[in-house]
Amino acid sequence: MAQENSTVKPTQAELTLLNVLWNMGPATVRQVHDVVSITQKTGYTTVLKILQIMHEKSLVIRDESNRAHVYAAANSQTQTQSSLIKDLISKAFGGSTSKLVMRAIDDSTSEQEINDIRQLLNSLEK
Amino acid sequence: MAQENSTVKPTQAELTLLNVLWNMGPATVRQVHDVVSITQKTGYTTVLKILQIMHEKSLVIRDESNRAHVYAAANSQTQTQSSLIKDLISKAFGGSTSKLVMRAIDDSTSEQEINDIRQLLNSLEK
DNA sequence: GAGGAGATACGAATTTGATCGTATTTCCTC
DNA sequence: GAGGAAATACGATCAAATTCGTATCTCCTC
Repeated sequence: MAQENSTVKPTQAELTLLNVLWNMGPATVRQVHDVVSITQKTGYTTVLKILQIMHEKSLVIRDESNRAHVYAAANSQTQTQSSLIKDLISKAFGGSTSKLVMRAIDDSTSEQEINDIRQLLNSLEK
Repeated sequence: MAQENSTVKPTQAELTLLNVLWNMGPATVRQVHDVVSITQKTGYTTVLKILQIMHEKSLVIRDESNRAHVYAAANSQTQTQSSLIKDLISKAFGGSTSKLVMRAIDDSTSEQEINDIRQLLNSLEK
């Protein structure tokens, strides 16, 4: 069986592009580059190349029916976030989700964040 | 001012060795290698080299008073975990800690984990 | 103090990620 | 259908991470 999507961990640069795609929805290389260029000095062909590599890895799908290919994230943001968290938990938290949660909560500094988490917890308690 | 410890993100291989050092406490290359060898087929000089690089990066400190140098993690496991979480939150959760916490909780499958987290939350509510 | 076990130091090869220049292709527009 | 703008494809370069072979050093033991 081929490599499952959920097991592929995007690299730093790939994650940057995925964030753009999740925000914009399906987009051409130019559209992605335009957005990325706002915060980074990345060349057009660099974005193109990374998207091509991501396509090989099945991190994105693409519609080639038009001259300018349209790329879209292959996996949802939620799926990817889960995958990244799982990876971090296994490598740095001895596989313990609760340890990660504890650490994240302990580190929370912003009042807003603390309130958000508290609310989240309340809703869990039903 | 020099590079602060908390901003250095250990690589995959480095994190593996740090986990060993956190578990064992200060240890020689041979001791670290013995532990790592149980689960991986990593050569002795590879472990040595990585520890040397980590020393250059100040990820570990070492005691050179004996022939076999004794290495120890420069930062606590907690500090490093915080640093890694912070990095993940900024890159994959739009900077929102609560989003990461929510995702981690949603992903929890083990009954034990869920209980641990619930207990953690209860203690927070005082 | 010679020999050798066992340690560190050093340098090179390999792999992967990231970047970009250049070549090539495609498709309007006149 | 020729020209050119704009896209993709391709390949090379560069840096960082990982790995390990070999050289060198250190210190115990006889």
